Amino acid sequence: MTGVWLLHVDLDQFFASVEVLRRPELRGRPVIVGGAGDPAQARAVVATASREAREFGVHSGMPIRMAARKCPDAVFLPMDMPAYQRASARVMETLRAFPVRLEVWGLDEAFVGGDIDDPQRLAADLKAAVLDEVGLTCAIGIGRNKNQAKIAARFAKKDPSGIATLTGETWMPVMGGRPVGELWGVGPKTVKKLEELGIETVADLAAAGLETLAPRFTPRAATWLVVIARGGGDTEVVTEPWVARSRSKEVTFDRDLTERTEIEEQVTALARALGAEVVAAGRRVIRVGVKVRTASFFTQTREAKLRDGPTTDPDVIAHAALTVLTKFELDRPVRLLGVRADLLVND
DNA sequence: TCTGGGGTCCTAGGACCC
DNA sequence: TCTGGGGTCCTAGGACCC
Repeated sequence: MTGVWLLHVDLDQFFASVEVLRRPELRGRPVIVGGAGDPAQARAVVATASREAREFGVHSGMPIRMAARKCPDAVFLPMDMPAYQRASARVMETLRAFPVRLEVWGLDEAFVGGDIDDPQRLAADLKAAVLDEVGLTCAIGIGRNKNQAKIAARFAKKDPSGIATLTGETWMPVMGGRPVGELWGVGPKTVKKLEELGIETVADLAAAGLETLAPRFTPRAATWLVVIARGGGDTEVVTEPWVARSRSKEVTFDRDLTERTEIEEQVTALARALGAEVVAAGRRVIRVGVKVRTASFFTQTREAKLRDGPTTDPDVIAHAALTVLTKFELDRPVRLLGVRADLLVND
């Protein structure tokens, strides 16, 4: 089984694990990271729950207050992104020391690829190195492409070894009978549309002709769906660092905003903070967008290209955000405000 | 217990130009 | 006066992921 393999490395309960790492007294306890770290905080959700907290039914995306009811004895902690970034960098450095190609895929994930003789052995070595050098555990999925590796990593999470493999030979026996929603990139909306076409399982989708999918999907989307259902996927490992296309800041307020001046102040503050980060990252802004979510959860975005070209000036960004803000009615209580900057790529 | 924050990519319609 | 297509840019929203 030698040849080109892809491994998907997925760190376990990343934020919670990093917290435990620097506070060993938390080991073995349910740890819940999210929001301000206050179990009574409204309008905040769980970012990561430790394995112990998950046993109480707590999971990512759950409102913090519900988590607090399910697991009142948990340790609640606020997010500390700089700490997670540092831990992530150490993990990636550890992986990069192996003779493989590495594609960093977010803070807690990476693809490893190359001409690999024994992928299971490599996976075990990678896991051991990450544990020895950083103190974190991970699951590793092995496949012939990113799709297979990514899905295999899910099985790896449930396996005591923390390693699982999917290939062209095992894909359909393993995945064929499973619901299409288990595919990577197929969410609830797509599941519904496929159901309307009588397609429920991965095998159904793999066998579907493009003409079957045509009523609900563009040719491009249909083609891609069939490819992933058959276990196909991208094999390219991009080692160059990712260049962000955009950067944004948004905040959900504890209490809704009703005063226009208050809304303008908040948008200005978000835009300036965002501008400072963008400049610190050495990037230039070409477009500014604003997001408004009302108390009823109705969400709209408005945006505008900067007429005078790319900028690094926080004043220009803030002014642009306020101009975009005038495109909104703002006649309802505002729950969330966000500002997004699209960045000049290739500069 | 109402539903976070930070991203990416795709699509579709209208404007505008040739 | 009416009528083509094609191409690109811009904007808004949808869908998905972690």
